[in-house]
Amino acid sequence: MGASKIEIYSKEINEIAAIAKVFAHPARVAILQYISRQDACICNDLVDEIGLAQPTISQHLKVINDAGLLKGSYEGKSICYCLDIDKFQEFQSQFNTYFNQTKMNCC
Amino acid sequence: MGASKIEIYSKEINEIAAIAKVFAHPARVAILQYISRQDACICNDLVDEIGLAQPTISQHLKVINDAGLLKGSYEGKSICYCLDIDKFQEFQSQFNTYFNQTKMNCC
DNA sequence: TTTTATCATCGTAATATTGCAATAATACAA
DNA sequence: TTGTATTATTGCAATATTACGATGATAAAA
Repeated sequence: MGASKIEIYSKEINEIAAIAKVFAHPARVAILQYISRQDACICNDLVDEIGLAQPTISQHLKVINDAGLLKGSYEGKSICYCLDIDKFQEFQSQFNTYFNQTKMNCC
Repeated sequence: MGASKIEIYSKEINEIAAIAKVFAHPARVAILQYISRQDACICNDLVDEIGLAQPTISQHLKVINDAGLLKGSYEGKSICYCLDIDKFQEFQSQFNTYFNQTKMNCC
């Protein structure tokens, strides 16, 4: 036990849960918000901005990246992280589809 | 360590993360979807429907309920769970606000 | 090449989550 | 009251997540 039995759910449901998981930690919500606020891309101001250690930020960035939400590119010594707006938009749409489908009548 | 340092984030950010957490497990996504699909409310067909043990379903229901998404009412021996559409709608709006705010220009 | 800066990865400790069996609590029926 | 059905709670084991120090990898600068 302890592990989610993801095999018993439909693909759609697992997808929604996977997307939600990305936003289910305040550090990741904050990272995404901060990245988007910069007109130019950012690097590890995140460590200063958010107040977590560099490996922790890096770990959260990996989760966000694995979800497909980041485009990174080297810019000198530092990496320029950048939100993948298309993917972000796609997540928003998938969420809204689920919400709208679920918002049916009850009682 | 191991616990999220929620005290270092703003109220808004923690709220988004808390909402996302409700949807961050496929069982809960499935439960919400199933509840909404019934025109009358449901009880513990969820156990049969979803395929998890009754205590596990009950536990997930508690998470959903603590978030304010359920209205329960007794109906004979069983409890008639029912989606709180207003709260659900509110969550959707909060999510969309966050998404829209974050969808600013980058690169 | 050596140094410096930036970021990723590894290892580990602390905590949280998931899942279930056993049991308690609740509501109704007999 | 006793029995039955339904749901909640408790206790525990397995696994996942979060966080950080130490270390490694990479790129530019000296």
